Amino acid sequence: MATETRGPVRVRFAPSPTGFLHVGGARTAIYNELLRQSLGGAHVLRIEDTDKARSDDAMTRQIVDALGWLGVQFDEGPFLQSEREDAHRAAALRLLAEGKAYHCFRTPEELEAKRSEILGRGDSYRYRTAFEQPSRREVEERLEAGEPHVVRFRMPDEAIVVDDIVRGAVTFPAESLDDFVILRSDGSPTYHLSVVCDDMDMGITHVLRGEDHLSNTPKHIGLFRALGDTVPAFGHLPMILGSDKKRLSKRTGATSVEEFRDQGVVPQALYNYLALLGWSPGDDRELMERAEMVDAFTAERLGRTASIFDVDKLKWMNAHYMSRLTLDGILGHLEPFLAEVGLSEVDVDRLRTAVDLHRQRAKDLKELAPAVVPYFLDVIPYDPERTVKFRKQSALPDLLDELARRYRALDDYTVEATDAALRQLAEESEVKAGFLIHPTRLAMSGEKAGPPLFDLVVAMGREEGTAHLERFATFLREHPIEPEG
RNA sequence: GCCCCUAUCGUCUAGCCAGGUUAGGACACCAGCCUUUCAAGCUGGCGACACGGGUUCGAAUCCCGUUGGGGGUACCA
Repeated sequence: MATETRGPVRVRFAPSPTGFLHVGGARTAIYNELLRQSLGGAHVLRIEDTDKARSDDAMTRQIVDALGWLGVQFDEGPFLQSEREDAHRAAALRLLAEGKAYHCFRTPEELEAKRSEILGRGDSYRYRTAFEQPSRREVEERLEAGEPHVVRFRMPDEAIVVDDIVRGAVTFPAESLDDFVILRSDGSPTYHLSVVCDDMDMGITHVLRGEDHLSNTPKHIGLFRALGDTVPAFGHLPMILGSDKKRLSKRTGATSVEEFRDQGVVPQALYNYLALLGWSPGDDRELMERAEMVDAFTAERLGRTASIFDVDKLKWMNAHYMSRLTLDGILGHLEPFLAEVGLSEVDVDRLRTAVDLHRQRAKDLKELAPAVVPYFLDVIPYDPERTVKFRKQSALPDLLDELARRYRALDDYTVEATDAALRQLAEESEVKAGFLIHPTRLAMSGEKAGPPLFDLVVAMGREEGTAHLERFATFLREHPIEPEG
């Protein structure tokens, strides 16, 4: 059984630079951070760029940026695994010298042929038993002749038990284990060697990573034991699936942190959502502050089953954070979206008022930005479709002009005063308040729904608001519709 | 093929380890309330222990099997 996790811990998040931060990776980073924050210690960021063909600086920077945006904090790093290649190679040489690894001259083609032959007749393939080992003398000769070769780690012939933090004891029978390559024929270390060396050198005590690594863990444990005398604790997190119950892919929607950011999701919401996807505090809390999560977090409560990424719930959480975050917090994230709708340099006070009025009813930043546009328009465009109803009311234009007149005459242009003035006009004119309220909203915002009308009226400002009213009255007069019947 | 993991409402999950609950919460959905609109909010509803065997007075909970899903099986990470 998995032992209780105690601190301080040294944990790490080690993504490979693929060009974006996958939400599964982001969640792994979050759990590592939560573990570190709750138990003390250090969280280190390490970029696994061993596969040079697939890595470059821009990709690394993008991952670092995305983590920063999400708000995951690190105490050390980022370190580049590629910069430690010499240390990795030295470790391989040491294993070689100690007889814990050996040279292998089989070509990829040879290996593949053998594998399909064995698999073809229904047997299970293992390099170890599939090939005969050359004599020491033969090895030396071929080495001297400069024949291309790889270095393989000699896996101890025994079952390996992974004492997994989230799954408990997982046993891999000796027959299922094989000797694997640690140095490629070009002399570069493979992933398995590199992770183990780095985790060892960086003093990592707990490895929290995706379930796709569970089957690799016996290899790593073999290496840890061969190279030193401590093995970190492991915990393997379930995968995140798409709505099709398959591994989350672009086919079923967004998969990266960057995509959600661009969709107008606020980082606090994504963090909260991801943290709760596969972990729960044990009670009914779902909307949790970071500090609250740190306080409640224990690795023992990590879930074991794969979960489907539910965009609806993320959006719900996002809506929550949109209205609960400080106004400045929202404004900071909103900037790029404002730029998209042409609101780059606008009056800050006016913007703050408008954003505060609309953020509660927008589910994301992308929706919030356009909602705020009318506050900065000299002329509100009126959609002919939406105005049909009002164009049939021949009495309306005069009433709107009168309302504008009264608004101009108000001593205090407040929510209460504009409200009272409109209702009084309605009463005097023997129409319902709604008869004036709806066209007023449309006049000032071009929309038929939005914030409480008089909040909107005041936020719009006396000058702008009354001008909109009069302009709308004119519009109605110029585009009347005869009521049928 | 072989190895490993896994299975509670449509979705995320609590409950399981220390068997006895009307199987709880949230998202979504539906209805109602509130209301100048749209949201929000509030109230209620719908809705699950994959299947089959055991063990037991009693099984979501323990054991075995089946089926489904996932991962691994590389000179990818």
